[in-house]
Amino acid sequence: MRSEDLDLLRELPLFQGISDAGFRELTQAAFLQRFPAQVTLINEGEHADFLHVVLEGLVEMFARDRQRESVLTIVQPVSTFILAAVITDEIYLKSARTLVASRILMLPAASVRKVFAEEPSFARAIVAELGFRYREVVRELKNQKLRTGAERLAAWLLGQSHAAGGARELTLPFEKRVLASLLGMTPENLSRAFATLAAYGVTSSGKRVRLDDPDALANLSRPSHFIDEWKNGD
Amino acid sequence: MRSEDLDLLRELPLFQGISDAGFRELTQAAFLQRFPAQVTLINEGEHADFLHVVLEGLVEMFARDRQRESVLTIVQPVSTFILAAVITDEIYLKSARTLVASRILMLPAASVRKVFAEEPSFARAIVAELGFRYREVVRELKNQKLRTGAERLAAWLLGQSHAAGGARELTLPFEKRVLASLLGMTPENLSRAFATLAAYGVTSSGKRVRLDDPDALANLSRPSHFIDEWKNGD
DNA sequence: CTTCTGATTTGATAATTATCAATTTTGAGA
DNA sequence: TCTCAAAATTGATAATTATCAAATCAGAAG
Repeated sequence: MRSEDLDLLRELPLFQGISDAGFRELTQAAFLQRFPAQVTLINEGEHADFLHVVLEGLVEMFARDRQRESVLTIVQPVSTFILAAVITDEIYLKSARTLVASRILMLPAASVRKVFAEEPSFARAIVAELGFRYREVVRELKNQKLRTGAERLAAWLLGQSHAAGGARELTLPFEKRVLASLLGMTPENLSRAFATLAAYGVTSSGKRVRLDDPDALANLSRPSHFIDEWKNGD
Repeated sequence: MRSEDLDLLRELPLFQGISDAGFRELTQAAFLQRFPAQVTLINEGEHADFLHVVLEGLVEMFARDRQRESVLTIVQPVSTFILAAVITDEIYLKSARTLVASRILMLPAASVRKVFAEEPSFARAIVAELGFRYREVVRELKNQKLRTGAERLAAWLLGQSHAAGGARELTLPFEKRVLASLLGMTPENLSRAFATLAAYGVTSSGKRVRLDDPDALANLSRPSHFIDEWKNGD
């Protein structure tokens, strides 16, 4: 494992407060793997044996129930995923699959729980992380229950634009069918939602999307501090 | 504050590991209030100043976006709510309102954060609680994204039945319009969902519901360990 | 550059869910 | 027990979303 990767890890808020000994404990039995796109890393229902960290690439977390499948979140570098399952020593509630070629660091769950039990600062960092993640899911649940498909798309586009420093031209980081599932709709529906948003200045060709009238979009979806995380700090 | 109430609190997993001093710190500035039904305790967007504990009664957590409103969870005694907002020192993402007359204990957020910073065992208990809650919301998000309305109702009824020791006769603990919103549908729709479930042995009159054919119901909604918390431990 | 598979779009239709309106029912309080 | 406002149901219709099928498009492999 390269020391730059360790540095990346060390810089995450989650790992900043740990002692060097604790950090070594966590990382000594860790291993790094490269995966091509479309590789399943985790199957929901399996016992949580590793805390995963995306160092590079893109991972989708999804769930299935009978025929249906839905993308729940997209994990970008550098961040961990399935911390809650690891720390509660439970099964995974989501499956994970690489969207593009990715470098994934895997920390043994037992080590994570050991350091968690021994180092109060790690426990506190985990609280901060879990608290934040909890709130993320609550926001997403509200997004799903309170907005229509087109509104969710509008809000998502505005969020992407915000993340890109207010850019009016975006490039979708993944396929539209993934976005559709993330937003809780079918690909056909997403296509029509884009058509609907044309009236609000949204034009798209392939993965390139232009937002010519962000105000109109905002008026449609009313981004809210209470739903859209990116609205904070404005 | 009655000492029995303190005992109730002390018995919650969240507070069990704390030192007596820490527990005193938490509870000295706490206060207990009785509220009639339909009183708003929290408005989303407000800063989280108290950790609330339902000692008696029933509280609904809900959120609004423009015209729409949706019930996100129902909090039963004895449990805390909005721990995540308190611990991250943030605004509430949900509003809270009593469904019936309730006794609510309010612990100052500052005390909670102080004891959290000082007592590793409390930090660890909070991790356990947040981890569990996080997983609850993930389950709910999956419930929403992967199931139809009628399926959600079926799964909910089976969950209630399970909680009542497998009883085939249930009494709804709150109004149907609340249940409708919790399940992510309109009251009209819930009414029709009940009609749909008649074919699966569900009969209801008022708040009384009978499940004559739980197997058929289960076949419809396929309760899953990965969505329905109550399926665990079977 | 071409080929070809899979993604996306479009069209037609069905299923699901929401809305609006009108009854009917229920349950709390007089 | 009676009254009455709110809750629940029912009916009619609209909006939203899903499904199926076909056509088009795009991007990776050769």
